Amino acid sequence: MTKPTIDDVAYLAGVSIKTVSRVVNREPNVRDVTRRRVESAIVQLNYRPNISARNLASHRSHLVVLIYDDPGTGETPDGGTIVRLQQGALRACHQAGCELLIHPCDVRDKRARPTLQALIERTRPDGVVIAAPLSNIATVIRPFADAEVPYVRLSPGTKSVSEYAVGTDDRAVAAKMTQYLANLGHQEIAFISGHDQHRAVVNRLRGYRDGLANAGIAYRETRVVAGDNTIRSGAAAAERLLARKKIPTAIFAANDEMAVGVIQAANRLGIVVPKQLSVAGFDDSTLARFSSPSLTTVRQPLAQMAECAVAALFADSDGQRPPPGINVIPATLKIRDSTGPVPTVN
Amino acid sequence: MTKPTIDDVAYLAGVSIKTVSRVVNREPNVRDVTRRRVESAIVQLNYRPNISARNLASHRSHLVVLIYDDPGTGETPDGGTIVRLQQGALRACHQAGCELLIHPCDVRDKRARPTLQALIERTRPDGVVIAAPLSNIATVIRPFADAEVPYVRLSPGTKSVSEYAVGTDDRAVAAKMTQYLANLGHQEIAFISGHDQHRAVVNRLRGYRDGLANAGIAYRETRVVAGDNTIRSGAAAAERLLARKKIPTAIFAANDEMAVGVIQAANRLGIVVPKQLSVAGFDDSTLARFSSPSLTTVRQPLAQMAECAVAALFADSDGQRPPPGINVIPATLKIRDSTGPVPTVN
DNA sequence: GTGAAAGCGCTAACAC
DNA sequence: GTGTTAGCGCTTTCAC
Repeated sequence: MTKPTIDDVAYLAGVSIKTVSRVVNREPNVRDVTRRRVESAIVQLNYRPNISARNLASHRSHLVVLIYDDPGTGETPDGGTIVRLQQGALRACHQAGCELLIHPCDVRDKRARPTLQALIERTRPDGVVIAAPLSNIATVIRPFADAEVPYVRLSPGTKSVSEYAVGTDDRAVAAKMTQYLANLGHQEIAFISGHDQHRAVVNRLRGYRDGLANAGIAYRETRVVAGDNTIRSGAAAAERLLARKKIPTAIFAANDEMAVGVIQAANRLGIVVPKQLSVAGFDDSTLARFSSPSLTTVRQPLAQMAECAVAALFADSDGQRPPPGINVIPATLKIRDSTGPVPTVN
Repeated sequence: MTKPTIDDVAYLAGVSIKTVSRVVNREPNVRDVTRRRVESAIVQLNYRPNISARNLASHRSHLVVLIYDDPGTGETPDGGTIVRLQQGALRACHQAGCELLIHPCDVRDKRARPTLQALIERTRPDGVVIAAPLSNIATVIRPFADAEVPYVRLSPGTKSVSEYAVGTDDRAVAAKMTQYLANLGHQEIAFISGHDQHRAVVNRLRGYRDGLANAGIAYRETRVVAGDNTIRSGAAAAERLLARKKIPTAIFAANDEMAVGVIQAANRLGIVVPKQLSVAGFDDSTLARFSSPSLTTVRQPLAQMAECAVAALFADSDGQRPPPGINVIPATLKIRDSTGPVPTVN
């Protein structure tokens, strides 16, 4: 029993293959009766169009590539982040009748560029989604621009206005978290900043300041300590903050790793979280759920972001080109057990 | 400037398209001179074969699908596991000139079967790799067997001997970990078992017993407590173990979550890890690296396993059909900070 | 609204 | 060793 082809369907339905093609592709200009006859023939034969033939004739690949920062062989960064991006991208791809190809990419590898070009030539994708932080790197973007492969960048920083992109509101949500802490009664809220190479992180600090302002709390530089995104640096920063005369009652770290470092430092110092010290992070990494106490943090809508990005790739072909600018999808506060009311007696 | 085709190359090289095809596909029966002439024409035109055309003509898709347990929308299990599988599968795919399609799959969803059938019909993959625990589920395997799509199962449990599969040595490595603890001087080594629905977990308990035997330590049932793979259950199990008259100096948990629960319980009880109590886990999840102290655990060679599985898919076409039986790739001990010498005074 | 014909760019089978 | 001839199964163009 060989796979039925479009000819078999056409023969059974008593129409031409073109009509079958029209029905399959939901094109107009088919009478309802005809359409139904074709549809029933399709069901009867259990016909499925051959993707390769379709791709060849239509000059499309029905393939979308998702590009993200490579964990590298050595250490694995938070797989959860990647998986969430993949989930969203997959949803939108299937919705659009495409398949998703994943392409982890190590930018430090100087052959990243030719590798991307090879990828394009091999797969001729219908579109590409580039996740942060790669979305900020010219070397990664260029090959797609050059090959005229449609692409959408995720969290591209502030610069991109010329094309459609998808991002989240780091600054606004950081303000929200700060205000949430203020609403718990905290007045002495410290902030641990991270690597300042990522635009997003700078925005988180800005958001912290916005939040303080909104809560009517004066910003003081001494309340901000720099970390480098690692647990160790978070712990070190916390130790400095907690060694001061006036110790903070809440510490907001620019990522979860550092926040966990804060909790560890507090444990060592005999400071109970959240009873004596509230701690908040950012990212909702795997870590956050499993730390003890579990970590209040900010969750970026990664799946939704990837989904929107892929959908935008095809919105184009639906006639409505997505507008330039960043489509901002708000992040949300994930309140867990590491934050609580300010201690009554300090 | 339109894409060069095989005809352009043939014309430029002064040969027929078939010869170009031979060169591109590394087939024999081409004179060296001819081959070189064709190769230079390819370079000169920057020719890349069109995948769709090739697929259509060769009845192959050059696509491999990796199927794994779906995180589901709600909670994300350890993304690291998935990412490591993907990394290995990607390596082997690219090696074989294929692309990797990912397919997270929720078995609890009763429509999993038709979804898989649709996947097959849409993509006509050249092969499929099915990760555990899906590799044990008939509903997942069947569609591929029925459609005669070559597949390789990962960690399929003990039953599969009829086909080639890839697995690791849960039992042997669990024995190794137990012996490692014994070598540190521990005599009172407890074990926390997990869900017994996964064959692998049962094997871990067996390995624990093997390890004790090898170390000349008597096995005692009271030293084994059941958990359910969660942090909470690990903590509860630890509390029971540590409340006894004769408390263990080392606890080996069947997964990392439970091991972290043990550490948390120890912290609460004022027992210092690893000074007073050694704790070992299993899986090397994200958690293990970031717990405090970092967790000694067992790391499965997931990337290698996936890589072997994909490679086996193509070994077939190279004439050498992979032999039936499980290709066992050994797991390794990952010694970190949660284990140490037995306390001198107990 | 529907169909006939002409490819899409490649591989397979077989002839030379 | 190399070339010729047919397709693979679909979409596109354009005629009706």
